[in-house]
Amino acid sequence: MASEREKFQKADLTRQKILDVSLTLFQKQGYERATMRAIAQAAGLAPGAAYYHFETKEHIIFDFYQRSFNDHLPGVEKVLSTEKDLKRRLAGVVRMHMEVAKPYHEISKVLFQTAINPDHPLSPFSKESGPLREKNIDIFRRVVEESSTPVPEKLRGKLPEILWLFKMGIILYWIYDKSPDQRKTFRFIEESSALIAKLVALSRLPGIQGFSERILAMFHKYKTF
Amino acid sequence: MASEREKFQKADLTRQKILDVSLTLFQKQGYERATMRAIAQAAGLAPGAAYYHFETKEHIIFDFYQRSFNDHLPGVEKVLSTEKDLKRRLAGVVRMHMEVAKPYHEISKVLFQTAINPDHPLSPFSKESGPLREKNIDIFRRVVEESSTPVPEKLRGKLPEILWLFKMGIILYWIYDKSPDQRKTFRFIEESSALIAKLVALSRLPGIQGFSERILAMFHKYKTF
DNA sequence: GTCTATAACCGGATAGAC
DNA sequence: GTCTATCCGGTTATAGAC
Repeated sequence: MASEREKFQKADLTRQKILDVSLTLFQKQGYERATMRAIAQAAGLAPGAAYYHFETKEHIIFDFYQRSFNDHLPGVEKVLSTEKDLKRRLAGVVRMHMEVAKPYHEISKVLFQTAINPDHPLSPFSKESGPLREKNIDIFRRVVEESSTPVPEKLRGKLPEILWLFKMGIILYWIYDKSPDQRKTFRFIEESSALIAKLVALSRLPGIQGFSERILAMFHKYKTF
Repeated sequence: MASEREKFQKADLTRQKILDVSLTLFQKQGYERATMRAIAQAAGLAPGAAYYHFETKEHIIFDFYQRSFNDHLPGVEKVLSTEKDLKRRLAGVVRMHMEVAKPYHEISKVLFQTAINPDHPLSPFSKESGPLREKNIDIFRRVVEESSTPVPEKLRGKLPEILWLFKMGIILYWIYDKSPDQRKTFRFIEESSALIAKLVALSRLPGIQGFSERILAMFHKYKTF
């Protein structure tokens, strides 16, 4: 049993090692120029052995993605426990994710090249991504439910999914953001979150209610996840 | 001179031939399984020769993209000359593009894998794509300017760019659309165009004007093209 | 059952002759 | 403009060590 545990640990350590050297090589040379042969060698492995731990080169990147999700959870908890205002809760959780993802900004461009293909398992809308997507949506469920901002009953159910889609949009913007340290993205998160919170608050007004429900109906009708 | 013209024509014909067999092979086997060797052979060429005509395999797809833009222009002219209502003009020109792009739906997934990378010349936001992007925005300029729907002065200038971005969003949706013949996308175009036209019309109302200007300012501040 | 090494395959891309 | 030969890097098959 002890040996099993040791072996398990060893595989885990090797995996970690590959991840570490990959990140270094990707950041030093870019994704394409960092060959699997070089990664394996830097990790002290034969090329083929690396494939025992990662199905494909792209799967290495996917691990960064999951890692960044896990890494941002403590920040999320902090935001959700201290902020009550919808705008601040929304902006807070989204900002938190972008902050931990900073080291992966360059690499993310490549990840998204893969993820944008709807047929690929790594697509955020794919079946395989379902569990991670649900965990993400759950965060927005908490953003909405425990918020001090009153949310109209009709909006309550769908809002978390809409906010998740909003975050997907932010990530897309972030990918394209060429400003230093992606500062534009962070300002954009603040302003657009404020706008969304305001729209949510106003959605009950008689003149606007019709629109609100129309958009909600469209969202339900055309969403593909 | 005659021989030069002949050679020009020959190159042109060869290029066309490659394009034709590629489309067939892509549709029959998918992009990845259609190897350059197979494409070259089907076109009656050696593998290396194909690379004289196309820089990379992906560049073959880019030609479909440009072709679909050119192919949809007649339809655009028709829409712009017959429709006056903003909703119908907007929905019309967008629908037209999606209709001519139908044969390329599968292939487009691969094209977008490349185009989504902001550093890639094929990205719709890149410098290299500038001319094609401008041509596209010009279409929306005409959609707005000759429309019977009154457009507030403050909105007039930026609206074409906003509508172009709207079309980018539709294309993204289209890529993910798994419904038969992408029917969902076409319905979505109608409904969202109607919504946009309504919002434009309402944007002058005192209560809404503030929001309208706020969104406009955000667009100007955060747009990256 | 867990892990690693060697050798080979495959397909995109290039060099250089004609 | 086209060919042949070759490179290069992701990936796989296989065998076997621990």
